[in-house]
Amino acid sequence: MEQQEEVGLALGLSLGSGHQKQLKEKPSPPSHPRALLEPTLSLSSLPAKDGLTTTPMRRIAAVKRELQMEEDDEATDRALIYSVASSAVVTADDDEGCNSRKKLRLSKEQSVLLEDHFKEHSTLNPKQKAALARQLNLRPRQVEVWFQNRRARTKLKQTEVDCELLKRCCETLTEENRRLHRELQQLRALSHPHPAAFFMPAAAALSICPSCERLTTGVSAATAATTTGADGPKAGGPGRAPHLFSPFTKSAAC
DNA sequence: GAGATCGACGCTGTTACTTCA
DNA sequence: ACTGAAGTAACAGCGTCGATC
Repeated sequence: MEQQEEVGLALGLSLGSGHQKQLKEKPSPPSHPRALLEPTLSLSSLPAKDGLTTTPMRRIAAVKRELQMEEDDEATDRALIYSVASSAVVTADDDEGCNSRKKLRLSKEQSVLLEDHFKEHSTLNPKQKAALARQLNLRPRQVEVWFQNRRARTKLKQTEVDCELLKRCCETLTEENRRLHRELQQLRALSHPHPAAFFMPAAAALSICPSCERLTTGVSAATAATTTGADGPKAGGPGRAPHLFSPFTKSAAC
């Protein structure tokens, strides 16, 4: 049940994820006083996460964005102090120069609240994000990341469900295919007495019964015809029209 | 009006860290 | 105590969209 809700969310997300959000909320213009800080941002001062090379522009953008969001959140200090909720493990880069990424573990309460919000909306506008961050005593960026990861997990789960469904569908079809092959072989065996039938193209000799939608051959049709007094085998050789199943008459198999 | 640029945002894939069996 | 797997926070890179020039 809960999973079904997630499925719905996931579908809604994949269809509706977008940028309507941007229409509602526009961030403050770059002329914001915070922009004055920009020249002071030296690349070397920006943390190169994971010890990997990071595009300088990206890093600048990330920091700018962070600062901007903190401004929205009226919690500018935290952006630089880099500390988080009292209930969570502090992730601060207190040990300067250490490239290792430290990770907090969200508290149960934080996770529950985030989940609750996610159930309502799988995406957040900047205001919601800021409010939620304030409420959880987290940085807006953390809330953003949590939602991003949560969406990814939802999608992954949905993919797994879909995959399982397709697998079962495939198994069913394979089984049906086997059954049809067996049926075909049986029918071919029945028509074997006529050597010419061996050379008869299957497509011409076989037909689908419209009533039961089963594969059938001229043999059964002929049998039916014989029993009903219609044209018998003598009316035509094997593989010829009188032997073929008539789609408008019920086969003997039915 | 068309095209270029920019900023914001979401998605995907990856990494690093934590927890647990 | 050690280890591998699973879970997940954090991040990089990319694509897209709307706004602006």
